[in-house]
Amino acid sequence: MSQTDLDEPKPRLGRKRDHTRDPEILDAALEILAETGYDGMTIDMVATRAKAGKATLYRRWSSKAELVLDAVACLKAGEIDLDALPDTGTLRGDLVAMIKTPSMRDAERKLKIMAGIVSMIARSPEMATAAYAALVEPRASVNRVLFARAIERDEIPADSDVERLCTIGPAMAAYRVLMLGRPVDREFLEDTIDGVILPAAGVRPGAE
Amino acid sequence: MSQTDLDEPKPRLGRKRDHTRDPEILDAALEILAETGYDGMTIDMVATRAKAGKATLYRRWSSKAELVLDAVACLKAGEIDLDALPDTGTLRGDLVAMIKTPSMRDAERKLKIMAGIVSMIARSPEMATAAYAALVEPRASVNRVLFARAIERDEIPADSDVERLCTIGPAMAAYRVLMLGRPVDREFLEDTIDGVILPAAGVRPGAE
DNA sequence: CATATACGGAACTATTCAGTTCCGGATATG
DNA sequence: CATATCCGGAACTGAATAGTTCCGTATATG
Repeated sequence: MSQTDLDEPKPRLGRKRDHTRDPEILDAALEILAETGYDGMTIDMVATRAKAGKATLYRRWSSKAELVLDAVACLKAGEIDLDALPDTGTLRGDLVAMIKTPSMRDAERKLKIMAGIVSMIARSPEMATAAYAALVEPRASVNRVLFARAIERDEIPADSDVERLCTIGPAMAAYRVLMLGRPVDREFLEDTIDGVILPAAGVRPGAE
Repeated sequence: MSQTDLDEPKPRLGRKRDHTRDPEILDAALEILAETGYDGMTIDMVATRAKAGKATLYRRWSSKAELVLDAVACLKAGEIDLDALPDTGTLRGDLVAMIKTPSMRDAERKLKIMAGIVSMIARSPEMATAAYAALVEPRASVNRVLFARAIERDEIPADSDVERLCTIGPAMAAYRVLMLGRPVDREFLEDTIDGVILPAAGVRPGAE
């Protein structure tokens, strides 16, 4: 979705290309979204932050809603290669390795973006779909791989409810940021792994 | 906060009382909040829903923000008596008994109200405080009592991180409703108790 | 029955902001 | 150097809505 559309056989004369500013604009939109939420955000704010004109935004997106939808959808772009995940040999090792990953690093930002659009999700199915695909599903699929490996390794029971296990981490992190207003730091994440996720997975406390 | 202020020594002549309509209005505000979120909600909507005039609302609250703040704060009113919680003799029994409680019944409504104000929480410390006091803390304190009993009973280790255990249930429920858009039904709650909370608390699976 | 009081409802004002239009300037192409 | 194309910016329009004012009515009190 979005980005410099590479159709148009011959852009003959003129300036550089089409819509070169898209990334900056979408990024500005995400920043404002995280800071003030969907309703608090104005098109002027986004334009100013991206050092663009409001007209430029409307040349590319037909409405505020579409801009935000596109911005959220583009978060999915930097998706993780599921085949290149850390493989340490233990479930705990894999989970701990994940929290040092850059995609985890900006977890807090993503959660704030989520906070900015939750109220919209109930009203707009498109937004619900986009948010799910960009913010919820990628995280779950990473975890799915990790737990699947642990099952192959006989580290956890083969009949584990992987879907449930996958949601524990995201749920605890989201609650921490959105409801408690506390940071998702390394200590919290490790405590959650050792104190909640691994016990729920059936890994014995001492069994490293 | 709010409700019929009972000062004024002698309301001599006139109608019945002061601000009799407060409860209906606050309730209407909460309904609209849950349905459309803070920004989607208009004062006219609330007035209409409560069959009141807009002027009546502004006679009592000086702004939309104060009305919502008061409405959220009043949720705390129907707080639970911590000494009258179900006491079944086991942690699992207590937790399961809690999900049949009326205060748990409207958990989903409360979560939707929360969704309606999350984006505000970041912008307004007052709202953050009110939401915490009305929606987060009451639930946590119920759980605290249950886990404290389990420790007294030697059912779970005395050095358990009760604060962490208290947040698991609310976190899983919030994620379920707000992010996944799925219902918090009895099955989900029981699965969460058996599959996440009890293992995290260190209760052995079979040990009923 | 008389009256002070609060309420419901409608009409009004002011502001904010989504979306539009227009123009001067930058820039790559030929 | 000429020109087609896109961009930034500012000015504008229109709709929605927060907040205000006013009035007719219902009602409890005396």
